Amino acid sequence: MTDSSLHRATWRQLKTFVTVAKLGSVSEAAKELHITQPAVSMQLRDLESHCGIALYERIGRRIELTDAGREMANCGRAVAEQMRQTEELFAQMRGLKRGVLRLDTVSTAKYFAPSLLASFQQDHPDITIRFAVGNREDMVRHLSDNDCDLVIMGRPPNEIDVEAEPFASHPLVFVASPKHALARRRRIPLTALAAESLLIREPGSGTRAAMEELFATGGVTFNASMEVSSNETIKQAVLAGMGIAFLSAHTIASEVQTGRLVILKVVGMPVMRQWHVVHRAGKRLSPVATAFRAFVIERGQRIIDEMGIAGF
Amino acid sequence: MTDSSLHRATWRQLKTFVTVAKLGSVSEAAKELHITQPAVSMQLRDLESHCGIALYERIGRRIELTDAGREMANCGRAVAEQMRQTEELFAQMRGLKRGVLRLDTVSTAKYFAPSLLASFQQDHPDITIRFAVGNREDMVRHLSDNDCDLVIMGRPPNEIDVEAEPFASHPLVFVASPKHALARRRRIPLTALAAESLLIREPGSGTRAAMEELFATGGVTFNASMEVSSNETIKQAVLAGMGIAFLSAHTIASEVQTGRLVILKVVGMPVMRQWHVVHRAGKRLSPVATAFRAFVIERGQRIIDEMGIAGF
DNA sequence: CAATCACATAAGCATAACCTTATGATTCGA
DNA sequence: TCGAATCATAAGGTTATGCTTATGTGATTG
Repeated sequence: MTDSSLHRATWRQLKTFVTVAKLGSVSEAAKELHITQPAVSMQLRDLESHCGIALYERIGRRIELTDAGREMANCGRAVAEQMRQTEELFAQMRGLKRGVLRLDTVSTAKYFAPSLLASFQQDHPDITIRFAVGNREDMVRHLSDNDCDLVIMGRPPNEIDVEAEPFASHPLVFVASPKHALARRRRIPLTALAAESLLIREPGSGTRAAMEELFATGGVTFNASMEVSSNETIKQAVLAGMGIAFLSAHTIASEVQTGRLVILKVVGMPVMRQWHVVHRAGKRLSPVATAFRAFVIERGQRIIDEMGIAGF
Repeated sequence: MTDSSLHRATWRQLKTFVTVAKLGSVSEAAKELHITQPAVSMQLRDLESHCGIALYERIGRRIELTDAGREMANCGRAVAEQMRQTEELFAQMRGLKRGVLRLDTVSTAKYFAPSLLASFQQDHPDITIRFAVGNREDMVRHLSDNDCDLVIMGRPPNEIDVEAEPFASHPLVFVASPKHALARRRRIPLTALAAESLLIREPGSGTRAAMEELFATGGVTFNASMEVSSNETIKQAVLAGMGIAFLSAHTIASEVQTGRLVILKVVGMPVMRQWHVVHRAGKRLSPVATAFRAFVIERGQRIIDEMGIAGF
């Protein structure tokens, strides 16, 4: 008895012991394990020395377990089963037969992200998906706190170190009610919008940033009549004739198709931005996340196109 | 990824990983494990290399588990718990707080063996006892087949290699019905029995062997009227007046006390033999068996005496 | 009783596991 | 932005684990 405590026992010793228990023979266990017979004998001796109690005896020319030995064998089998299960789980995760994808998107993307997820899940029906929507600030925090695997957003954050890959074009347009004075005009110059009531997103919104950049480049000052933190609310306001708005074309598909909203034919429209799939720099993506990222990069554009949004 | 298979993972690696999972920190785990921080980092790296899937990531200056990592930690905890339970079981076995004693006795001993067991079990109430009775031949087979831990018998077998320790004297006497002609006589010579009808045990019985030895030594030929394989049956026959018998005094206590049987006052009686506690040579006795053997050797005689059998 | 079978032991060696110290790279708070 | 905190990596060395071959011991069997 070198040290009577199972802490120092080896997993190998356990497995060898279980094999011997199964076959009732050292020699046969040796054959099954592809090692020599003395190697097995030593494993037995070493394991027993860690147990502080006899595990087996020689009866004639065979091996028989003591009560303690049977307990040890049970324990070994339980451990082996536990490891086997975990290993299988890993294999499933690697093979995308199991796993969780935590995807976050900015609210603007919520109109097409479900289509991406649905298509992905058709290829990998066993994957669990956790999908959340938030504003840009939420995305940054979630990325930084590791609360999600991937984020879909327009403008990658520069506050933190991320890897961002563009995967689809993102048209932004001015919209108005069909009754609006500009609704039927063509070739509207940007300057013409200076006089209009503009419903805009809050600062920090990607859409807001794109709009500001647009006006700044054009040297035009805009007239913010109302600042709203939700695309949906802005749409309602525009429908109610409260003014015009600068929105992602991807968010107004149905309203345009039904004629309740009109895309203004402003010169230089649509402003083309890119959708990005983003994750923390250095993050070790899970197999599922890796697969989804590749899927989005490869097929995202096409899937969005097939939704037939606003003809862009 | 050196080899993507949990088979090569180490138990130490698992335990380290579980500790890190618990504390969420490599450094703190290192402190708890009384090793340096790099040692822990290496354990993590090595374990992961055996898993073929990321188990953890660095988030800022801390460690966070992936889904797979959580599974690994669960597995590790389950294994640790399994080992802990088994270890505790061993401790209980060593401390006689648990265990099984398999005791066999020859049928002659069944009159006092229960007293030994009862007394032993008072000292060790958590021990399970498996008690079986058989003839001498059975004992030999059970010893040889490892079907029992200890045997209580009069004459240790010489067919197989055993360790036998005497622990109590074993008086053998001639008995008869009170109505028998010899019942009231004193100083009966052995030769006087040659004419009597003798009810005897089967060959192979220890009692039979002792009797044969007795007559052989005395140069007397006996007259076997009936050969019976059970003490109980012999007693019934004697009670019925069918003859006299040579029996262990330990088997006739109550009949003598109630006067239904009489011990014949034959010269040289009682023949004194020894009870032995026997086990296979080289057998690795369990803690329980070791304890019972010591108990019997130390206190067996006294316990039998206290049963007040036939005054011997 | 010798041959055979099966497990134990011994000696020697390869290497995998594991630890330490030193140092590099990030992150984060003052 | 500097320094403290934290994890990773590298280098180097010790230990123990585990294997093999050779041999010993005991049990079984023809």
